[in-house]
Amino acid sequence: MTAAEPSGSPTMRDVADHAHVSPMTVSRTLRDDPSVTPEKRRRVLDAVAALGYRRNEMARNLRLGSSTGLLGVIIANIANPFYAQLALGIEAHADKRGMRVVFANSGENPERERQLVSDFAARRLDGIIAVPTANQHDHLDPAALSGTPVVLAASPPHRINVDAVLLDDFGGTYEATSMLIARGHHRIGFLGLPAATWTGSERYRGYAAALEAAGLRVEDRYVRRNQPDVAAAVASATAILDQPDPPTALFAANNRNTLGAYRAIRSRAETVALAGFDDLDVADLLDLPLIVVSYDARELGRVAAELVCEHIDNTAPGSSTRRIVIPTKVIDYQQCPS
Amino acid sequence: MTAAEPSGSPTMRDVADHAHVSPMTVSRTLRDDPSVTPEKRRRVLDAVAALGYRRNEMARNLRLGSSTGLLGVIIANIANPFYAQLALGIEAHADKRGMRVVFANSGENPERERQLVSDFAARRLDGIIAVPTANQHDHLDPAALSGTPVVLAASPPHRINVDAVLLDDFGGTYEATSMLIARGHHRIGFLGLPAATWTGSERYRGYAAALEAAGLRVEDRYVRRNQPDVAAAVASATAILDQPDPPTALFAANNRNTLGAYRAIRSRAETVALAGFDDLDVADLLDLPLIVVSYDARELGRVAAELVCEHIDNTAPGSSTRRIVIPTKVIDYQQCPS
DNA sequence: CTGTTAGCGCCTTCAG
DNA sequence: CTGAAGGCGCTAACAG
Repeated sequence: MTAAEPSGSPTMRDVADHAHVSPMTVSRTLRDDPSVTPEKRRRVLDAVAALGYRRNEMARNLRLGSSTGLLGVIIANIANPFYAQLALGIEAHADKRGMRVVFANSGENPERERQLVSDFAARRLDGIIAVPTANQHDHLDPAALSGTPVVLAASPPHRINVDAVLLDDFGGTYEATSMLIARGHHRIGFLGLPAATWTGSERYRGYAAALEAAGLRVEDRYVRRNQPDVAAAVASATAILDQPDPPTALFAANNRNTLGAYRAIRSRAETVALAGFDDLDVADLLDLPLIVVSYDARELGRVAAELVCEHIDNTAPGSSTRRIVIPTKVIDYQQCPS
Repeated sequence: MTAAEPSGSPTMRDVADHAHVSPMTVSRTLRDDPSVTPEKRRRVLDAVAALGYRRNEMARNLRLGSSTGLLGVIIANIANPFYAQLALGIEAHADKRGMRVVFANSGENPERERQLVSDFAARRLDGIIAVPTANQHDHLDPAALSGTPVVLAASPPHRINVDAVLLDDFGGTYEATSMLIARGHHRIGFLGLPAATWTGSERYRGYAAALEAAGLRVEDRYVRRNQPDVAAAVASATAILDQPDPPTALFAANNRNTLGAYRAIRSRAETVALAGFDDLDVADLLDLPLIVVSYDARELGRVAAELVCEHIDNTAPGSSTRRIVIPTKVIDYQQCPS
């Protein structure tokens, strides 16, 4: 018998030696090349089993040119249900193609996002899907990333030439706000997102447009646009409602704000109507009526993965900067009987 | 000037040519080797900038021996808040070390889990953290994975020699069930998980032990142990409560079952007490009192990442099969005033 | 201080 | 049908 196998992973050479063939025959066998004698083929497969050999895909990819079979995803926080669904959709599509997904949290930190993108490019991931945190997208330009394809999710590209999958932020917000107005609310508060973000400005636009369409005016004192977490959303909602002549309804620009607003409203005597962007999976369990702007976050992820894969395959239309919009749907959760 | 740059990523050779030095000087410069003349160093850095060069980390890792800087994580479904928190904890720790995380969903399918593990090993990921779906762990044995370190989360290893991070499934369930008993409930239903899983059997054990300690008997007709989703949990809860002489309280073995039980209870006239494993982030918003077994899923992830990294660094104690238990805490959400 | 040689693990090309 | 040579991009080890 030969000496003890090396402690590291066995290599193709080890298998070849064990099977008394050349490494090439091993390579061919592992690729199901029909031009290998059944006899040798068997010997190789036996050696593979005996040694617990596993082809080094990274080395293989190096030789084959590129393609690590890895898709990079940069999101704010995987624990946010929206991003979790997005991730699910991406993973499902990648999986169909035998690709794996590298997830990284940017924590809404632009500098960190920049580092991650750079890291992904250095690792030669086949493509990148990002939910950009800020409005500066230079670091996401494929031209600056050795040509790594990029697709943006939930935000259109700013001065770079990449595809994007978007939500109907404006339309969804407009519709939900209009519904509040139709129910007789003339003073409607707004818990928004930072104005510097696409999502933040679009949802605000939808809110403002709905008010204006009804002949109402936006009152700045009813608007707060910077609640980074649920606690801050509670505080902002409370502050808005504590004013003289307070709003009779609130629109919350995302799930965190909706939960915060809900908590704030719940602890008060007066009834305040509530609508918000992002569905909640427990929306029907709450004891206040709630209107939500719902959409298929998983589909958003699926489409983003599809687009980036088209670029990876060079199937994508040349210079096009596609923008696909995932529709939103307003759902009215009536108060359940207690 | 030289001819047009190759369309693919520029290589170290390209940079060397551009800067009129050898590839080694480029290599050294990029590694901040002090033994490079400031002059040449500058020339190299200029060329890097001009060409938009980025060192190929995969090729580098190949040459350096191993270490892809990638950590593999296999979980059932990233959209489940428990796994999302776990993922967050892992990602946070990996990130500190400059490592990236490859997430894959097993969908609770053992065959799929096996494929993913094999895929991770073939890609030479530095380590694997898995929440195993079934009780068969042979495919997770590092010995069969070219030595790739493995750490299990939420389930102890079965016949393989790896570290694990666990929850106090038994203790938490015992305590919460005992609390229901102390409140006068003598007939308590149980919505469980498949008995074949560690979590499923331990939580059942905790439930049964609490009943027995109080001189009560487990009634099989109050027990259902296979609800794969919320809808099934609603159905099982309803079935249990629709019997003659029904339970006055339910224990739900995880978040899905708790939500299902909640929905079922809510639609009935009689009051039924509810306790469940896994905290819900909206627990305090519900309009029924709820007891939950809470724990820090993020910490669980952090510790798992820590353990696997110790193996990657060869810092881990030799043959030890460590089992670290994350404590649970029972929280009593009283009914909020409507 | 810098460049040459050699090779990580694998695969394409081209002879046998 | 099989093997030998060469190289993917990078870097230790060794000359100069």
